[in-house]
This record gives sequence, structure tokens and C-alpha cells, in this order.
Amino acid sequence: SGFTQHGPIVGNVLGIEVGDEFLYRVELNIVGLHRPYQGGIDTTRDRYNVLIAISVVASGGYPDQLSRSGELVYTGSGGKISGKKGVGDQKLEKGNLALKNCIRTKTPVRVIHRFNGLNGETPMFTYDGLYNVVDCWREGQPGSKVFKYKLQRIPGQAELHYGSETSHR
Amino acid sequence: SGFTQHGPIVGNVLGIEVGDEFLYRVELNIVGLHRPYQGGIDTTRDRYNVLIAISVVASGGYPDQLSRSGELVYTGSGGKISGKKGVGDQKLEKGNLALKNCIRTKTPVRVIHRFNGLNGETPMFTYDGLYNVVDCWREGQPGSKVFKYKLQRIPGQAELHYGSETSHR
DNA sequence: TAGACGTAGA
DNA sequence: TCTACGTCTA
Repeated sequence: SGFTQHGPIVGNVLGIEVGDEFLYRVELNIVGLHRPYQGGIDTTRDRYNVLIAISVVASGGYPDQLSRSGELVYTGSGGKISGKKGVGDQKLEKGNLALKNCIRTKTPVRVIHRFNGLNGETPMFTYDGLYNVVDCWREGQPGSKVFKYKLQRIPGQAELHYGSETSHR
Repeated sequence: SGFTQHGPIVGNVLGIEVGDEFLYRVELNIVGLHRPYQGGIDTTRDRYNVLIAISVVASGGYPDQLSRSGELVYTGSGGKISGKKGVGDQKLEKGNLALKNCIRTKTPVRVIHRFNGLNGETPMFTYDGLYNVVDCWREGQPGSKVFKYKLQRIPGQAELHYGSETSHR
């Protein structure tokens, strides 16, 4: 209903290219890149009814790590976020389960990364391209265990230009 | 920052007419009709630094009453909403205080009303025009007292067409 | 820093 | 019905 124009899309979204920038989460929804308004992991079911993840947003709400070599360590959803109300271990359900299932189903996952906009820049969401989920493990003390996922950027996509180049607009 | 284009505006907003419709709260923000994303009462301070209300949204989250004679009974903000987490009496602060102050400062308040979209219609926010706040009182049992405000539509504005006419689009 | 009549999807 | 890496203003 409303402006929403897309159902769940696996893989690249027609008309959206690596490096495309967005100001608000609602824009990601409208173009079909990532549908949840707040959630970090968008999910659907594949032809065998297996829950899979189709896109993730790394906004800084969790301690994710992005390396220049195209490797991303993404933190699962739920559980205790620093200072926030949530309490307890993350569970292997919903988005967390979906992301894990991407390993064996070899489902490519769209990665959207939020740059915080240093030096008074406007924060932007940037489409980083397709990644494969290659590993999944748990970290943390009992009561605050989280899931971690290693994602590797699929080769052959347009290069990303981070760092100083993103400062020029 | 971002798309926000307006500071607080008292009275009518240039380019917005009675009956104009909007799909999302963010649109009310962008055009300057009502800035808060969730809050029902938008406030600012007048030239004497008195806190005043400049617009309210009646979305159905509280039991408001709109009569065909241009009279609206609006419920204050805070306290216990049916079933929600909030608990206790509403306080005469922030938006509630601002709305009360509109009585003595004779500040006109923009009213935006949300129609729920019966028969599969898309829910819409509609600009209802300017109202005067003419009365304020408290209602309810101790522990769940709320503020009520009587608003009267300022005469001479374009008529509103509710009911059957809003079914045709 | 926290609160608020938000939204979409599961 | 509930959750979710939202987003604004005070």
C-alpha cells in the first residue's frame, strides 16, 4: 500500500547501481533495495520455502566492521544493544536465521552501508553491491551473545570509493 | 537537515489549502504543516517566549471527537494510552501546556485529521484549517487523567467535505 | 539524550 | 500483534 512498489527482490535491483546514495530508509524501501523501515535484515523465502536474507543495512547501530578488501563482519539482530532496552542473547530466528541460511543456499545479499557524514556532511546510505555470506558464529558473554556473519563482496562489481573521495560532493 | 524545509510556522502555510491530502507524516513535516514525526502537537515560542501550539494531528491514537459543526475535542499527550506502556496522569507540560497557552494568546492552531480509509481506501491526512482553542479541562480517574481541549474552527475558511464525498477519488 | 497519535513486514 | 541498525524536535 502507499508508495511501496516492490515485493522482495533477490540479487540486484533493476535501475540501482553500486554507489547509489540515499538519504532516508524510506527511500531504500521505495526503490526495493531494503524494505524494513528500521530492521537491519530484509528476508523472504526461496522456492523451497527456506527463509533467506536478501539485504542488510549497516548503519552503525551495531558494531559491524567493513574492510577495504570487500569483507564485512555483520552483527545479527535482537538481544542487548549497548544501553538500549533489549536484554539477553540473540536468537537464531527471523533475520539471524535467514542470514545463516544464505550460506548453504548461496543467496547473494545486497549490502547497504551508512556513512555518518563527518565534517558536517549529510549522512548517506550507499548501495555497496552483492555479497556472499561465508561464515556465521557467536560471540560475547552469556546474556549478551550475538551472532556474527562474514560477508564477502562478489567480484566483478563496480569498485567502491570510500574515504577521502566520499568527502567531495 | 535533510528534506526539512521549514521552521515553526504560525497560522496558514503558504501553498497549503484546506482539504489538501497527505499519505505520510513525513510529508506534513516537509511542507511545514506539522513537524514532529510522531508527536501529535507541534510547538514553538511566541514573541514573549510563551510556549504555544501551532498544529495538532488527530490520528485516532487518542479518543478525539470531531463534530460537523467545526468543533473538535482533542486529547492531550502523554500518560496512559489504552494498552500502551505509558502509565499515569498526563502532565501540563510541553504540548499540553502549549495548547492551553493558545487560549490566552489567541494563537490559531492548524488541525490535521487522519481518515482511516474505510472500504480499502488509503488512509489520508487532511488539512482541516485553522482553529481557536477555547477551553481546556481534565478528565478521567486518578492515575489516568488526561487533558481535553475544545477547538473551534475559525469561520470564513473553505468548507470541509467529509463522509460520502471523501469516498470518491 | 529521550520522547513521540510513525510504518512496514513477519 | 509485535518488532525493528528510524527520525524528528525539545
